Amino acid sequence: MKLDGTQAPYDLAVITGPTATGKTALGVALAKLLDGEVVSADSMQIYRGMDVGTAKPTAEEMDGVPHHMIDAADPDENFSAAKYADMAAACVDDIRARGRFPIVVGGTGLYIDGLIRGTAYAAAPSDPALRRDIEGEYDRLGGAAFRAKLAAVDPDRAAMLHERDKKRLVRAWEVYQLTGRTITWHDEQTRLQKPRYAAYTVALDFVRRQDLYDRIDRRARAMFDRGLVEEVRRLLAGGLSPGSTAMQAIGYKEVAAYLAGDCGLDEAIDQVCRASRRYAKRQLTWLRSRPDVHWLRWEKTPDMEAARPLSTAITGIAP
RNA sequence: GGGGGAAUUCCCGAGUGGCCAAAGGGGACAGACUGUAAAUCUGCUGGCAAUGCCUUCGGUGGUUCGAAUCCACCUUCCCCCA
Repeated sequence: MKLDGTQAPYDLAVITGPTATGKTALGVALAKLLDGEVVSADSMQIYRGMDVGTAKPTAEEMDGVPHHMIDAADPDENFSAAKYADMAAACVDDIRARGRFPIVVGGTGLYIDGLIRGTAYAAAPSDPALRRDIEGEYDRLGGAAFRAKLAAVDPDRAAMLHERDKKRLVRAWEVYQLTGRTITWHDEQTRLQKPRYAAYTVALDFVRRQDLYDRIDRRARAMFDRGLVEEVRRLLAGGLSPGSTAMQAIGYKEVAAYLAGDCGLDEAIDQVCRASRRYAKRQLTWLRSRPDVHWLRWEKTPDMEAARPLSTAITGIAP
């Protein structure tokens, strides 16, 4: 069926959920029913050359459905949630302008949030030199004292951060230095505005946690059979820094450690499985706190027949 | 057959008479999250009607006011000599 974007009750659909729950397949199935296009919301599939370890959809899996925000950045690029939100919003707007329906598919909750809500990010990209200075100060002062310092200008933010949460404490101070406004102030700007898009959000999961974990383990192991080690070797040989954001990806950092001789292959495989399970757990925690999420829990395995009732729910029209 | 060593809470592993429901680590579970987010950070982990009570440190029985800690026997595992 053809869905005119201007008539639909929703601006777009979101298919999210923890890793290995069938988001990609369901996204494609839904796109076919709604004459849609997929906008990926995945912080690692965005990087070129990282295919096996990110379970990036193949041309076959995409099955003719256009996908955006995949291979949109180089692995050595300093990507961010703010950049994503800007770029993805442009994709969504373009898709809608062409009369097609955008389907956001991915597991990076923060990216999805930024896109849908139109987060008012501080107009202050991180400045590497300043960042280093602030980090140095955090280390010198110690977490408690640094947090106290932040509390003097942004008590709300300081109150919600643990003194050991260096990353957020440093960023909060950085935003204040760069913009003269607190990160709490920026938060409020976001809260005051209405969301950028009306989204119908579906979160995928399994009825039983163990089924999810079994699937994750199987998929992680399969990545090694498909050449994950070679892929990491290639990226590293191409000059990608082991400290880059891209190399923090699950599957990549563990294999990099193996290639550096820090652990055996079997150990690396186990680590990848475990890290993936924990990641899934964190994704679930994130999703559970979101309002307006329609959960779809698989009894045993993902079933693409689910796309049909879903498209009805989204359009209000039987397909 | 003889000699020596070990058995601890989900796992590894401290603990050698009271301060032990038992260090520490792992895992699991739970939470947070506004420009690194597949990242980062936090909490929790015997049970309960819970400022206390009950069950737990291979098993059984002792010693003692009191035992995971001492003794005896039993079971299993490991090492050495045959």
